[in-house]
Amino acid sequence: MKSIVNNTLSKKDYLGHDVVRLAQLFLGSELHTLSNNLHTAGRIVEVEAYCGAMDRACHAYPEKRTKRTATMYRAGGVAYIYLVYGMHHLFNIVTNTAGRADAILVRAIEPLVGLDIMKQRRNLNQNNKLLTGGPARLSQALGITTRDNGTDLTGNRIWLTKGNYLKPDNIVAATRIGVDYAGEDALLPWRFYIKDNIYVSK
DNA sequence: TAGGTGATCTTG
DNA sequence: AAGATCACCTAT
Repeated sequence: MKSIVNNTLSKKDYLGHDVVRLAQLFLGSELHTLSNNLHTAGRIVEVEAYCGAMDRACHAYPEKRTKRTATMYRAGGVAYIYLVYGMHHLFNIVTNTAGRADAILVRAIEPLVGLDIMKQRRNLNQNNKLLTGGPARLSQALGITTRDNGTDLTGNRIWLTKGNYLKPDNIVAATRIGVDYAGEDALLPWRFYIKDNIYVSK
């Protein structure tokens, strides 16, 4: 747990003006939740960067302020969670200083803690990529919903811990999934994943 | 490959 | 006020 391991990320670890670079640093980190007093966690293996100022794929482009995007404009270190297709809860890490809307979508984790709880929440009896490979799947496995939108990631409900250093050779850059509406920005290589990890979506 | 599902944003 | 859209998943 957090208090024992004592390598929980602090506010400064979430802050940066280059969300594309930051996204890669979160690969290998552990994402933990405590939901209904149940502890679950997984290692982040796939992420995507979104930038409100210059990226058509971002909900907050071009610096658009709506009720939904308000969370992204907060100072880094909070969760941005939204519902898509009427049923899927997607978890993002807000990363810039207040007033700049950047976020990192976590697309896949490798299960580490609370496997039985995750299986139960996902209604599965196998540990394979269907358990936590995919942004909506991992949210469901970790018990994350839009209720948690705005949650402080240095608290004790959702938190991250440092990962081991990853060699650049083990990080793959690719185009983001499901952002065809973004025109040319859909071609940006802002999706990153750990090479050969079986939980990576797609 | 098609259909489900409802919040969000635009008037497409 | 209504309609289009959607950072996806599951079962055919």
